[in-house]
Amino acid sequence: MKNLQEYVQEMPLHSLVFFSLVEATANLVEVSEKYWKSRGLNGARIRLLVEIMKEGGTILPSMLAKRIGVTKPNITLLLVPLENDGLIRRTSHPQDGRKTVISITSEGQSLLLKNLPENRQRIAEKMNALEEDELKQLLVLLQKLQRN
Amino acid sequence: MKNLQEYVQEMPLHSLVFFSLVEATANLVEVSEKYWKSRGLNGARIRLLVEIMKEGGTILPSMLAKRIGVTKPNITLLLVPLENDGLIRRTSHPQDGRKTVISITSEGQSLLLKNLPENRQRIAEKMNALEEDELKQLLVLLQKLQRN
DNA sequence: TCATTTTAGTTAAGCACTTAACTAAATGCC
DNA sequence: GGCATTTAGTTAAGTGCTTAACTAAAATGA
Repeated sequence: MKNLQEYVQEMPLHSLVFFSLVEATANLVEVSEKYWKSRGLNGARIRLLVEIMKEGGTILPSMLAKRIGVTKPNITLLLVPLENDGLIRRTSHPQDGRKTVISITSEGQSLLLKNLPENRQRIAEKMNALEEDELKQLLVLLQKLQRN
Repeated sequence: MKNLQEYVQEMPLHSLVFFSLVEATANLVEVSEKYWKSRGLNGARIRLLVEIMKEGGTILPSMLAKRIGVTKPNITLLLVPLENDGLIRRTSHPQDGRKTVISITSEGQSLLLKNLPENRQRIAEKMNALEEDELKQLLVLLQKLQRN
């Protein structure tokens, strides 16, 4: 290594890819979060609703934690305001007293119906520098990157 | 739209790319953050040191905020422990009394020299599912995505 | 020239997450 | 059958960021 300043300025390919990933992702996430925020909503809570919906409308908190990739305490904290807003419902599990069954309400469902398409549209617009075949290439490369 | 459950399950290409980006980036960031944490360090503080070094060893906090992409108050909060650990030094600007000149100390520089190469190595290893030409393709696509 | 606006940085309050510690219920095992 | 262990969820404390409000210094402009 010649000197530290040159070392930090001349990044190797892996690092360039790393920082590009971080930056591109941050920009897209910002678009999405701003959309939800502008509607008094919150990306993390929406992901919970989507995940409940994917499961068919009911799910356990611990499963949500795995799917979303956050900790169990955080799931509790996310569910509280969702329940207060009437978007989900908690019922205790009939067989297993430790479990709580989370179900999405019809209000939760209509919130998704009303907002998800536009949110997807905003994200898609932010990606419009890439053609469809480039998006497909990118997806393949990202999925290959994940195999590790 | 047929029904909400199918809608959330069948994601369009843009959304697939979006979520792949988020996931892949999160995994790589986790590797990097764990590395710093295992050494009692912190990715955000390291980024500050690197950015000071890129500038040649001295920089203003407001410039740091722009480069790193965080708010000014956060820069203050990041600089405090760096100064307490003797990794940076604050001096008031000789001409402009509002400004504070941040300079990296020799301790700060040796910390980077000692740890940056291994950190880069860990990140590179996490990417080893991709060949060099694939990394180059990915970089090109990410840079094109950013043009927006 | 001196009052107003802008700029630089810090302090305060709040939000979204984490880890650690806890409660309660179910399971396992002799 | 009853004690120890595991599992599910919540509560508490702490971290790292944000926005809003503040202080002080410099620049602007009638």
